[in-house]
Amino acid sequence: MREKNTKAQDICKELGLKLTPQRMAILGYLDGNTAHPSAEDIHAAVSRRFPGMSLATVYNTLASLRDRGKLLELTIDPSKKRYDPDTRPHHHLICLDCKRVSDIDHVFDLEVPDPFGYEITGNHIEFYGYCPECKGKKTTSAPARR
Amino acid sequence: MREKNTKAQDICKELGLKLTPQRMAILGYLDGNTAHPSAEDIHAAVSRRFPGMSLATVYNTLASLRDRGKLLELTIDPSKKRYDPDTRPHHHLICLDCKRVSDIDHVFDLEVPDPFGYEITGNHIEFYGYCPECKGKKTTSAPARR
DNA sequence: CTGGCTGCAAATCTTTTGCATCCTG
DNA sequence: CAGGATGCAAAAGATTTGCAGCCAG
Repeated sequence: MREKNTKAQDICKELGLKLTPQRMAILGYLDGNTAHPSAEDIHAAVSRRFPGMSLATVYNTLASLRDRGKLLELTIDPSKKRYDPDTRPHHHLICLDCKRVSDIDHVFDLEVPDPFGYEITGNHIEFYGYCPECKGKKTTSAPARR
Repeated sequence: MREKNTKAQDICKELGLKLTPQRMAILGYLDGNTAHPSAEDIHAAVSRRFPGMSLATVYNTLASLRDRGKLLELTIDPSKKRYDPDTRPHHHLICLDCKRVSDIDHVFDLEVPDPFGYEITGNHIEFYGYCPECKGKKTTSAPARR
């Protein structure tokens, strides 16, 4: 319990941000979180222990962490942004049915033969398919191609 | 000029959609388009030749084409969806500055060592960096990492 | 004390939807 | 002529912003 707070405090100090209870709660929730939560998810989770927390504060906090390189903003889910506290370069696997997102740490060789003169600074692979829970009960409706 | 119309008509017939002037215009605009336009871009472009065109119609048309596998909806731009009439599997290169999107047709070997029991059905690589026009005048502000 | 933060509400922006009317097949 | 398609406006979501008051440093 204490380590989490300490880690959250360290991050704020390192970034020159004030140590507010709201920030501590958000950072504590994100630390080690591999669920790739949305802003709404984070707000809901943190609100449980911290009633009165504003969604705007969540967005503000996420934006400052993202701008300082402490948080990745994933565009992998078409309907909303997802956040990942693991800022090491890695890839993602998304379930087309339940939208669960899992991490892929494998390093791939992605030499681009002809980058049209672009200066490439990074990459991200999105694998899509069906998670173990969803691949059985696959919906008979849309084939859900992307 | 005639080929475009014919091609648009063929697509509608193949999909069992009615041949309306709005659809012809949208399909005509998308045919061979490699700019990865947003719904707003498409609406603006088509409105020029077809005043009165409704944005809702653009969204409806794009949704039906996407559902029938004739159009890819790209989630590559955080602020809005982009559309790609090239439905062959391929990857994208996005300029972090001007948001231009270019196609990468190279095929990469993306064997995932441990997919956590997921059934993987596809993948998409997003390369990011700076296009030839932007890499010179790189903004001194945010490093814009993703 | 003072500037950065928070909460609230209003504003934006993108995308979706309901519905009456229109027009293709 | 009928059902799909269109246009308009309203609605729905997600995210951003303005601002007054609050609190960490």
